[in-house]
Amino acid sequence: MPQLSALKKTYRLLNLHYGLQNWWPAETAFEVVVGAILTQNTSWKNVIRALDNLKRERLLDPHRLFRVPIQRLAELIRPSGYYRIKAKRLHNVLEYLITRSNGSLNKLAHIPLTQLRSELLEINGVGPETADCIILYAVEQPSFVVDTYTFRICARHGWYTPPFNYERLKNCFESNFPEDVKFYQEFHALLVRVGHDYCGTTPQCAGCPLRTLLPDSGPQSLET
DNA sequence: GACCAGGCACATC
DNA sequence: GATGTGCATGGT
Repeated sequence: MPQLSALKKTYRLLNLHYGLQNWWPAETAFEVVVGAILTQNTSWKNVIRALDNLKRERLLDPHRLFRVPIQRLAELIRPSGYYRIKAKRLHNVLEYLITRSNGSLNKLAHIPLTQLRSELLEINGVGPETADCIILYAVEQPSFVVDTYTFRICARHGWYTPPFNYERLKNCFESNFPEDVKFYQEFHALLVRVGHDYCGTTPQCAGCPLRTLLPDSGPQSLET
């Protein structure tokens, strides 16, 4: 199974190069949820500015944040970009969280994983990546997160043939490793790290810890 | 000033 | 079901 060894090597090389990531950087599970919405197509630095505004106003609490008018919410999260649409999306998530579990992320862990994911995907503004971020980092259940970097890295190494399909790529990872929350978190964080450092729209392969995995005899698909 | 950043929904064909 | 477009700030 070449796909298994490629992914295992990837994890080993990244872990060796970067070490333990302990991502996601948040003080509470709820902060993870807010960050997951704010980081949509946005650099993390801008997300921090928006989160700082919410912290300063002591609003990083589901019930308190839900009571904030959407227009005010938009002003507070403005530095993260797309602020009007993100304010609505955040409000939608808050409404779900409060009606479903009275604002408790711990309680969401008792919902079967596939059902929880379906419910999150029904929320307007929550797509597959945001749903998986919430499940993996806030609810701490094993749902692998695929993002732009994951796709770019896999496509560039010839492990995955475009076009991009989220569920297909997610399945490549989940079917090759045991369900393990901590491992999923670390692997995803490492892929983001190396993607950020070396796999932008113009890739910088020099110095990349994964450069030894570049195909020299044609692409090898991750899918069987 | 141009380009980019850890998406998503919606319109159109 | 594939493809295009709007959403918007801040860094390089």
